[in-house]
Formats: sequence, C-alpha cells, structure tokens
Amino acid sequence: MNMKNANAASIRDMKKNCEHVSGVLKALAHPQRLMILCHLAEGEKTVGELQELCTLSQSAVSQFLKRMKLENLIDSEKRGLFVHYRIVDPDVKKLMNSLYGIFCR
Amino acid sequence: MNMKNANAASIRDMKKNCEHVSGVLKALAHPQRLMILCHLAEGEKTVGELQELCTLSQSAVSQFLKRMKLENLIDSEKRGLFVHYRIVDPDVKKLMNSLYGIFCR
DNA sequence: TTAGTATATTATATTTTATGAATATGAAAA
DNA sequence: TTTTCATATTCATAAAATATAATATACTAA
Repeated sequence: MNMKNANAASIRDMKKNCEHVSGVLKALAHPQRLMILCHLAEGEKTVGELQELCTLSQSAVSQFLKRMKLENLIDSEKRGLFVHYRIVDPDVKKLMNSLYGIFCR
Repeated sequence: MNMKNANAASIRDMKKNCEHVSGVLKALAHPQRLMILCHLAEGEKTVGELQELCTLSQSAVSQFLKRMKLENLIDSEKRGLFVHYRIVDPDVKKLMNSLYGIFCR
C-alpha cells in the first residue's frame, strides 16, 4: 500500500470535512440561532412560538430560520396559517445532543 | 415548588449557555481553524508544523492561533525557538471527538 | 555582534454578517 | 371583499471577520 497516496487522500478528506463541518458550525455559532435550535431540539415549533421563547422580533426569527434552512439544518411545513419548523439533519440532532452533554451540566 | 421561577431560571441558564457555546463554536467555525484544531487534537504541534500541515502562511497560522487562544480553546508554550500549541479546554477536546464521530465516517 | 530562524504584530482592503425598520405576501375570518 | 393575522422579504447601515503584505520581536548559532 502506498502511504503517500493514502495520506494525500486523507488530507483531502480532512479538508472537505472541515469545509462542510465549519459551515454547519457557522450556522450554529450565533447566540440566538443556537437558542432557536435548542428549542427546536425539543420538538417542532412555529415561528411565533420561537419568537416568544427567544424574545426576538418576528423579522429576526424569520431571518435566522431562513439562514439555517439554507444550510439544510432545518425545514418547515405550512399548516393553515402557521409555519412549523423542525430540525431535519440527523447530524445536527446528534450535535445538539453532544453540545448539551458537554456544555449544559 | 414555584414553576414560574424554575422556568425563568432555566431560560436564563439557557441564554448564558448559548452565549458561551456560540462563542466557542464561532472560534471553530472556520475551515482552517477547524483544520488546525483537528491536527492539535492528535497532539501538540508547533506553528511551523501547523503551517505545513495546513498549507497556510505563517502569518495566517499565527493569527488563527491567537484567535483561538483568546477564546481559551488552546494554549502555548515556548521551548527554545519553537512555540508549541495544544488544546487545553477539556470541553473542546470532547467537542472535537463528537465532531469526528458525527461527521467523519 | 551579526546573521538566521521561528513566531508575532500591525495595517489595511475586502467581504461577510448583523440589526432593525418598513413593507409585502398569503391564508383565514368576518 | 375587506380585514386580520402569521410569516417572509427587502433595504439601509453598522459591525465583524478575513486575507495579505509588510514589519517587528526574540531566541540561537556562528
């Protein structure tokens, strides 16, 4: 087995992984987006519920949600007048659990 | 027991936690800082070693390290001509392990 | 003391992100 | 069909992050 190539490959992987993971982290790396995710980690919420829970303006919540939706961390479903948001990316669920385990006790 | 106060307290905790954790995440949320941390997760490294491993300029490595040192993720020790960096925050070590477990396989 | 090597700092141009106000959309109720 | 309610979008501006080049420090060896 050619070690040189093996290393080159794993460095490439590492770079790729770091690019992806840092993108995810960037989406979480804001006090209020993280707060929103903490609430979503406990289950689906509407925009209005998040607005109350996080004491944020409607516009702010909407923009934060959009940002995280773009990064595919969450998705939404409109039912009647309300839009329900939830975490979709299973990796993000795992990450939120890890964060809780590490930093919240 | 007063539920209202209990909730108020836990919301306060949540806010505090989110502020701290998002600070940590922000420090990781850059492809090359994350790359540096991945290498440090495997053990102490000098600035020059990181520069080679990550193909970055000396100045860039130095600045990234400074940034993460300010956030107390890492620290450094000068021995002779070389400065050795390592991860100090045990939470960051755990987090790097989680990230690896979630995103790198 | 001079030269060389490893690292740190500074300056700055550029890009990205945050914030808040105003306005728009679109579904439902009256 | 007008009004109301939940949510989304746009826009202006401020603030922060990033990249890069140039220069400085500080230790070592000759």
